[in-house]
Amino acid sequence: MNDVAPALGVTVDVVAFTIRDRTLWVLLVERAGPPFEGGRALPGGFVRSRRDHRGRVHGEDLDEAALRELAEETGLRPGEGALARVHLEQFASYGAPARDPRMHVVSVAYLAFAPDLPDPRPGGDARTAGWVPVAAALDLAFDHDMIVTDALERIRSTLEYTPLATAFLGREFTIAELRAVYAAVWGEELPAADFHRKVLSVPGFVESSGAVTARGGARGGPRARLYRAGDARLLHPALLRPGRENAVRL
Amino acid sequence: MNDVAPALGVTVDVVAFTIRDRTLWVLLVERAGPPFEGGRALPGGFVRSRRDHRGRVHGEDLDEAALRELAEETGLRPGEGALARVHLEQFASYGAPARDPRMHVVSVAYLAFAPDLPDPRPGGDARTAGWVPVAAALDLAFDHDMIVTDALERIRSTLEYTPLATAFLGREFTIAELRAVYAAVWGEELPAADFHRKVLSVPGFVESSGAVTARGGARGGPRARLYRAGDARLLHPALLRPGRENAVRL
DNA sequence: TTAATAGTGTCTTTCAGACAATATTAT
DNA sequence: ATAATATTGTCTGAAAGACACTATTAA
Repeated sequence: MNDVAPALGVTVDVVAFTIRDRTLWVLLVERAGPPFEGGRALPGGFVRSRRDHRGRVHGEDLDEAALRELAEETGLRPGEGALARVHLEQFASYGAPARDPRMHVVSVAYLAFAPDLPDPRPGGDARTAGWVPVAAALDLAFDHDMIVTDALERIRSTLEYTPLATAFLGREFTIAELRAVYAAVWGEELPAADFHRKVLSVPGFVESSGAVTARGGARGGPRARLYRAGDARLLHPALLRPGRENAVRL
Repeated sequence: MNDVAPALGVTVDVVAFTIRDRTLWVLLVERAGPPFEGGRALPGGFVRSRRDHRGRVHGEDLDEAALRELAEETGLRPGEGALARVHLEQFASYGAPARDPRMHVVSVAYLAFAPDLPDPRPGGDARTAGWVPVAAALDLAFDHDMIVTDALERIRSTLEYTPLATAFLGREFTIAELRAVYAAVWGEELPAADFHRKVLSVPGFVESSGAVTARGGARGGPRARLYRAGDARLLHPALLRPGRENAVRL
């Protein structure tokens, strides 16, 4: 092993998704300083670490850093209110030597699944942050276009195998609301009848709360039953995206 | 963003798996210096990066660093011979502040799927390296026990959804050899008849080479047909581990 | 000849997907 | 009343898993 450690930078970047108007939005910030000043980027920053006068390391773990960055940008406090319900998950690291013009920086990227959070407070940070539809999240700073693309593929796959779609919803939700999450993330409508039966047949995906919605749909229809997230960590059987046969070959 | 970059170390660690004697082995090195001197650890080391006299960054990407480390430890050259057939894949990063007693080090961990490589040449590096059955890969330095555990779960899952089991085999292989890979990684035997039909029914998993083995099995049996890896990147439908229903709940 | 192994046949159950049908509600 | 929506019913075909069966080969 080469025991000399070059001074590299380590950042965390968070790809925070939420759902508004039946589509997927991502949280972006406007950069206040160089490089890419004025450009849009993912919320993120350097992992904090320092030594005290005895030489002992005081630093944060990667998960902590990601949660801190998300809290800073949204103006919410970690573990409080809506942020307490956000699911954070590391998904990849990026370390191309030229990805940051200042120095060699390795970025650890996180996915965040957020219920509809409030718009970030404008004066909360030097940078302004805001939610943007994923289709409009282009021409980002650094290699963040690639990170968003990878994150999108990851979240689409995650919804197939885990019950984390519920992390986009409130504590109680209807099957139709859950279906809307899948439709927004996968970018296609799903057959309502089959989705309904499928969700209820997967053990631990959702559990009934016994209640129903106060009103029917905006344009009519019966009042729907309400459910809560169940205790499953994985969906078995999985809820696979339709028509993926063509994505399989080289 | 906090624009000051603390000096953190960045390493890559490689969890290289191979199959011998129908079980899974992992490549470990013996540490030549502190910390954990004399202890066993995953092959790995600091990502290289330096600035020239103009201040330009010359560094390696994470994938490059992982391949370099693996080549150094095995004594093979990257892109040459058996190493050219190794599949390398990033799977997680670890950054607990105290995971390395010297300083705050973030490690990017890679999986390697290797055909049966030769034993590392003894004098190739300051450290001695060797293959160890995964069940015996305990009490490793740093947080490498956790990394191996995570890698094991990842490779088990990867075999469900990708054709990468073929990366453990030579260019041509029999269905029974492929089944032995699955059995070694999943730690359980699979029904031969169903596995056979299943593999052949997944488009692009394997393609026939037309040939058969020179001899039948050691204790009798017909000569088996030979196959090569196909062009699929994903298995559709997937080849799921049996009896996972109980792993689903909290 | 015997035992082991490759490969095929067949049956049952589960699951995915298409689509019809019914019930409830907003307008 | 009408249209929209939640939920249930039914059918078809794919896929998983159990297990019997045949053919081929080493010893």
